[in-house]
Amino acid sequence: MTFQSQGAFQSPSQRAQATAHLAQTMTLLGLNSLELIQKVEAAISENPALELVEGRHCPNCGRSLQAEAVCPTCAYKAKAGNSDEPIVFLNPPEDNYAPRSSGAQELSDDIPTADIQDLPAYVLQQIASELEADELEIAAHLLTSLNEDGLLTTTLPEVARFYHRPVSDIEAVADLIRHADPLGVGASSPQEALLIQLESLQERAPDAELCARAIEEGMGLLSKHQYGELGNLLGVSRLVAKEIAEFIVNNLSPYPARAHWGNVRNVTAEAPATYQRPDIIVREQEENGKIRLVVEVMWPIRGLLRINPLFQEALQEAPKDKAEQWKIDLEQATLLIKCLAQRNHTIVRLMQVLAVLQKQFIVKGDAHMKPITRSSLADELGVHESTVSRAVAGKSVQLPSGKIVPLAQFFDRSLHIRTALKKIVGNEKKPLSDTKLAKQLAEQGYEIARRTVAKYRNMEGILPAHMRKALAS
DNA sequence: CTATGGCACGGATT
DNA sequence: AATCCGTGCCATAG
Repeated sequence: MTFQSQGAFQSPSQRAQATAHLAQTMTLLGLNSLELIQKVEAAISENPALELVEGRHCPNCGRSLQAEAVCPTCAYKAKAGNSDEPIVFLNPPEDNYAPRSSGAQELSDDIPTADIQDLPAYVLQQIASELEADELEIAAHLLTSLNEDGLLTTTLPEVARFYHRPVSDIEAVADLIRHADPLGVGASSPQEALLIQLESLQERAPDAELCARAIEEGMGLLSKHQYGELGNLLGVSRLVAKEIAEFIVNNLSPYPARAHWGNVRNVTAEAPATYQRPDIIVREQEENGKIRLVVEVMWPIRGLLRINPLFQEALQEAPKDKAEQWKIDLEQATLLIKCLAQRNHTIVRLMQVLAVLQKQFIVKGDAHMKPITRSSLADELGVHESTVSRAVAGKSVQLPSGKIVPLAQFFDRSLHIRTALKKIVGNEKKPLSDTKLAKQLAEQGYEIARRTVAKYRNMEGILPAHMRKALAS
């Protein structure tokens, strides 16, 4: 923030603008790409001063790029740099994923689209026998309006109107679909999908009632792993909340299509599905023997967002009654664009440093996680720690392995120990008690209390020693 | 008596 | 200022 240093020189309106800038940058920073898309789309439709045109943003700094010109300030940076340094860039809009329902586009190489297209047929086949001819048509209609996540893109009343039939008829069909495999397809929201899946797992759930409430009321907290808050909301302890959240995350999938067709990888492994699409993608790239990381930060805007020059012209001869409002619009538009640029800049720089620090973790896996704190990263970047907090909050990263994890996990202080713990338990001959586990860990350099071993064990879903014994025999 | 889970405290982190 | 996390102490189960 270059402008705030000479506050004394600013006029009140400039000062007001500066604080507005700050405030908006902060909120934008805290948004993930999905939320940002919504925010920007809303701004475009509400603010006549903004326009979206063909064009690109500089993949490095996010600034507007006219035509095919290369950003003069930072183009060389993207090319140069030694091979140890990761390449970080904003991904070009045309590679970006479509916002929601507009045309199923391939989200990532890991998820085969061919299979997704088969999904409707697969489901229809299961339920066909239970349907009348006219219901079949409805089912087909519903199934073809699924998005790549397996969620419905239309609403039931809409379909009902289309066929001139009562909503309850449509509902009956939808219900069949939702209870077919994969469980929850055709739900109209992630929450609904989760609830349907929960229903069938009731006996296994620690507390079905609480799970349901967590899904209904605490979805946001759930995906952000804010167990404490979730606990408050549900009126239970943090630990119980965590247990609930973990059960949900481990056993249910908010995107039914993907649970089934997509990331089948390690469903049982830690942190399986995050509840968002990745905001950042990290890939590996071979470069004369060395592995170089390529970090792709999602840029939510398709095309170039800029001030509409026509609007600016019109402002000159604006009618008296409109002039004031138009001026405000223009200011806000400029502000938004500036703030967006700053948001990107911050995130790109953040990832640059983070990718270097956690390279081992990214490439080799959980065991090589370094415990980094947000504040240490903050002063490395020269920003306030709350800035880092905001930048990290609510965002998710797709690792080279294809796993999607919350960005916050890069700051997990105990993941490496937990991984070591899992390894010990995995190799143990006889079930070891927590005390013994603590000793083993100490030998590996991880000095933690026996009580803490128990907690980690819990976090990883490892049963206590005596129960493991029962299981072994 | 040993192994664990619950609760709560204090220091660190955000 | 609010929240998270590791730990110690105590109760309970086996």
